Amino acid sequence: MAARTTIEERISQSYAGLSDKLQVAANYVAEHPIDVATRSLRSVAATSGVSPATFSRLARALGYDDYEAMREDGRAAVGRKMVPFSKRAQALRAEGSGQEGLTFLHRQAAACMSNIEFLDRDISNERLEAAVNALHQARTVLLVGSQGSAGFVDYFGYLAQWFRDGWLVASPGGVTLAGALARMDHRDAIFVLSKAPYASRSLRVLKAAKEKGLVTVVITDSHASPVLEFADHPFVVPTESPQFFSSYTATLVLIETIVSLLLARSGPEAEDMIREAEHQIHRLGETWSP
Amino acid sequence: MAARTTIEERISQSYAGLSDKLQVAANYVAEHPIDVATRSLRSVAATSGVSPATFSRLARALGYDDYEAMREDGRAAVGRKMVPFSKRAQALRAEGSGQEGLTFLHRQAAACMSNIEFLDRDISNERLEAAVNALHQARTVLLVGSQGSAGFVDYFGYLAQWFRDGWLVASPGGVTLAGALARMDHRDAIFVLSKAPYASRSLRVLKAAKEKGLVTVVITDSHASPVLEFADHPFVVPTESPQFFSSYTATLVLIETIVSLLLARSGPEAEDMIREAEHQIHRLGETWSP
DNA sequence: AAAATACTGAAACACTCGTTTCAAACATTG
DNA sequence: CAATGTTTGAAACGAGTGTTTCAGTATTTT
Repeated sequence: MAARTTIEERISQSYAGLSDKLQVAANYVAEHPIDVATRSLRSVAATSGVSPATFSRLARALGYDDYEAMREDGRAAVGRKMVPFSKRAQALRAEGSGQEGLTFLHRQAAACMSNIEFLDRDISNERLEAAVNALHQARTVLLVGSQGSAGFVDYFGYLAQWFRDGWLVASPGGVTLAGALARMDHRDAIFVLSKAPYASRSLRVLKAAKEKGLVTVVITDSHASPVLEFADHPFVVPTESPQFFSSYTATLVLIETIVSLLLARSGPEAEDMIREAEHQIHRLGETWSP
Repeated sequence: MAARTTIEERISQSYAGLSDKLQVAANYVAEHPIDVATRSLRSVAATSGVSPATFSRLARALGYDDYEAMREDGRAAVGRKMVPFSKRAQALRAEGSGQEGLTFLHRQAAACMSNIEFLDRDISNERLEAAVNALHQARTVLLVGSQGSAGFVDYFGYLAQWFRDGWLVASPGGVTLAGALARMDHRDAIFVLSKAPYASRSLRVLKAAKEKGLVTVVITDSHASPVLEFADHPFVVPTESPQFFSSYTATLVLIETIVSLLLARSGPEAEDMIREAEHQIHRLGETWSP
């Protein structure tokens, strides 16, 4: 069987080599796949503002024999995409019993979605709000994560840095823990992300912080986790995975949600700040585009 | 907006009053809504074995002005069934901050699951296998990610380090890019994670790597991304989020899947290696065990 | 059983479709 | 700055579209 190629994939492959108008047309195709599968070339051309000829040429530029061949791919994609959620439940059940025909990606995806579903169900509104308030009101927040968790703590810090001062990431290359902790007290908070195998460093820092009266927010992966003992705001996150190493996906969802809640509390000017900053970076980045 | 009437509803209402052939045609329409929305009347007629005239009459019998009017309803139905979350997310983005907390988590969870689903559906197995093979066979692999992507690249490198030699993370605190790149050639590979706003550093490194003949594996967030031009193995990952900053969840699923595929290729001794290493960490006191 | 009525598909129709040609506008090169 | 090659949309073209007519068939009514 020939390899399946979606329109999106083909666009991605040849986008850089396309001319101006062909890129405009490709954008439209990528953003309105239903219209392409469904409407006539001429009406797509009319609503997108590009001439019919260009769309005809686009199909050829993407390696199709025909515009019709491209549309046929679109039809197939629509057919595939129309039965999503019933299939998901099916996949999750299949994973429980036997998992022969499923690909790695499929199994991983199913497991992650299941984790996210449990996360959404098991974490109460009050708990989440309380933790977010604690972080929001803290003068400074120390972010701690070792080994596999380090990258996610970095990401948390990266996001927070856009709209908050006083967040420190305690990474190997970052601030020294002892020094930072020495100047902190009950007005400050500490956020610890710790998963099995639990790094002793994180545990020691958390314990010290707790003894100094900091507010502690903790994400971990098990009810038996040693860090829970020192957590004012504990979150136990599901990490099931078909592989032997655990998945951080649900953790990431929780972190992203916490960030958006913090952002909501920071008011609209925080969003503006970020938009502006991103826009600036974007404009600089565009100068390197071919 | 006017009251919604789906084709299916209209068919069930007037089915009894339809003639033999019209019922056959109606059956086909009910069972193949995508074909109706997507293909021409004549081709639908041909594959269903009913004459074109009958379908024209069916539309009228169901109360439509036109066959085209019926098809328009079909298009709308397909559109509704295909984009369940992105539309909802869009709507939620507009509304102000009322009920926060749980709804935030719920929305984020929903969007992430949707993203993962799209990821699973849109990435073909062949493509994924090809990329994994490239990474597996490479002598060394350079991992590059800036800004928000840095943490995830770290995580990738952290996981790989357990069962592979020669993976370098090009982080600020890691190896210097120029130095690493100088000793690399076509036997090596580079992995770049780059999302909007695309860091110029990643683009420059990727371009240089491509020119030196390295195999390039790229994950990005849009078909218009400038990094795609230099990608031997490109992956465009959905990043929809109810918040204004994009979500890395689907990206993480893809990375974790790649790791597990690499692990599968490394054979069972790789898993043993990890178990042993973990055990060593325990004994060194770097971790705490219950 | 005959007449009236309803149903159906082949064929003809006007129209729209996707493609191709061509000349103008544009960018690139020497 | 001219020469060259690209890119683009308007227009022309034939193929294919949806509709309607019409004659033949089936069904119902008288």
